[in-house]
Amino acid sequence: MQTSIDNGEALTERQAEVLDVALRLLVEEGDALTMTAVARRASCSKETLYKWFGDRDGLLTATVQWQASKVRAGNYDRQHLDAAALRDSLEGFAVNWLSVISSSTSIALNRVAVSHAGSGKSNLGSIVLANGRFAIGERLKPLLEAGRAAGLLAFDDAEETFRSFFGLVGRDVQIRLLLGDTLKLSAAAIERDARHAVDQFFTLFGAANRPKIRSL
Amino acid sequence: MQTSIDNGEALTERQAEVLDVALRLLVEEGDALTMTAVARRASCSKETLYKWFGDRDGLLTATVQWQASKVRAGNYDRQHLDAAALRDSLEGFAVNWLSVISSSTSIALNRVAVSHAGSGKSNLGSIVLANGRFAIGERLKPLLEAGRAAGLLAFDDAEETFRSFFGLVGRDVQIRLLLGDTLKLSAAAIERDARHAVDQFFTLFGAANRPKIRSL
DNA sequence: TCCGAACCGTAACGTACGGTACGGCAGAAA
DNA sequence: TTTCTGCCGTACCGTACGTTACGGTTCGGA
Repeated sequence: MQTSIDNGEALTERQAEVLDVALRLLVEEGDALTMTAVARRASCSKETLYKWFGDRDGLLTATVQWQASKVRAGNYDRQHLDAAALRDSLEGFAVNWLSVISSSTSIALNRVAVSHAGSGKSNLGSIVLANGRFAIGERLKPLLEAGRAAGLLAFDDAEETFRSFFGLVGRDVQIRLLLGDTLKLSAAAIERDARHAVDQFFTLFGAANRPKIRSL
Repeated sequence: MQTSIDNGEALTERQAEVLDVALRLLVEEGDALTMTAVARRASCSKETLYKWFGDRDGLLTATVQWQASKVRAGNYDRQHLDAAALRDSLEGFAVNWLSVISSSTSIALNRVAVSHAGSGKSNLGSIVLANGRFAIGERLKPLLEAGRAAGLLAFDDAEETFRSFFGLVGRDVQIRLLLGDTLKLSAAAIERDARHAVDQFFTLFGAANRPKIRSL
């Protein structure tokens, strides 16, 4: 688990350029991306590709990590946490997550990662998981715990609570998109769905609604 | 959408046998399954494979539909619906769904469908979607509406309500499994998670908790 | 100015696999 | 018994693509 969440590999500018090309090609062609196509589009030689990235899997891995390094968002750690701030932060998470999983980039990356996870060809699956599902979990859990400390939320297990949040927000969106369903999510729809999911989350875990007294 | 939910193609016994082999091979090898391997394992000639299924995509499509035809569960349409019966039915759905998505067969099938949805190579994605996510939705919505009619549930839109149910039950399970996470779900864990999800669902949509009066 | 490293473009190699062709066999029909 | 049909086993073909090799160019440093 948690496979290389940090890719401090010191890419040169040219290498990043090549990876951007690979990323774009991955979105366009999916796993049908060929080394020749990358080389041609990036105006570099295949020899260079192999020298830099080892083999096709290496290129794909570097591409996925490159994308992951670009979307690393800041952790929501504010000092003053009241009900409104908590709600805002949760909605921010929800909006961000829905935007990510409905982006063509995320869809393409998850598709190749899923494929490779099936063939055991590489650990792309672990990487995507570490930078997606698990990364957002680790970033959200401190907020949940802060909410609990502030008496705004009531729950036992932060991990389980996050998983419920994850389900309320994501619902069937990701699997439908991965399977090719043409599901249009406008910014307004994302905003609305996020708000709705957070409403539901507060209904389930808000301390005001269910002032849970736990025996200890 | 709803691509061929019925596959009344009248398969001979031998053909079904071959598809079972293909299914097993798909679970073992993923999309790396080759026509030669299927032919060898099934003790049939490639010529026969091509005569029966056209091409590789045809074989894959037939395999997916064959599996779908095997898991078609009965619709839960009971006459007498009280709170306990509704809860039982919902838990039944949840247990069933969690069991399906955590089975190696479903994981393998979804993986190849996701891959193919990326390359536009076939409509496997639509087929899986129609027989998975949408099939269960169509089977569950009547139950939800019966629950509403019986005054046990309160909601506006059955589709949206189902999507929330879907999220509460599935959470991050499917995407994690598809990405290769080693997530063991014992029968007991499924039972527990299903019950928990249904609890949450009733908190959100139970008519007793929120006797919603709607202006009409 | 010369050298070497890095890199581009392209050609070439090897292989894996989808798809086809063909010979042989078994069983049903006549 | 003959014949026809359906199928098995296998050899074969064409192609696509990962990977390697190589000649030519640019550029920074001695």
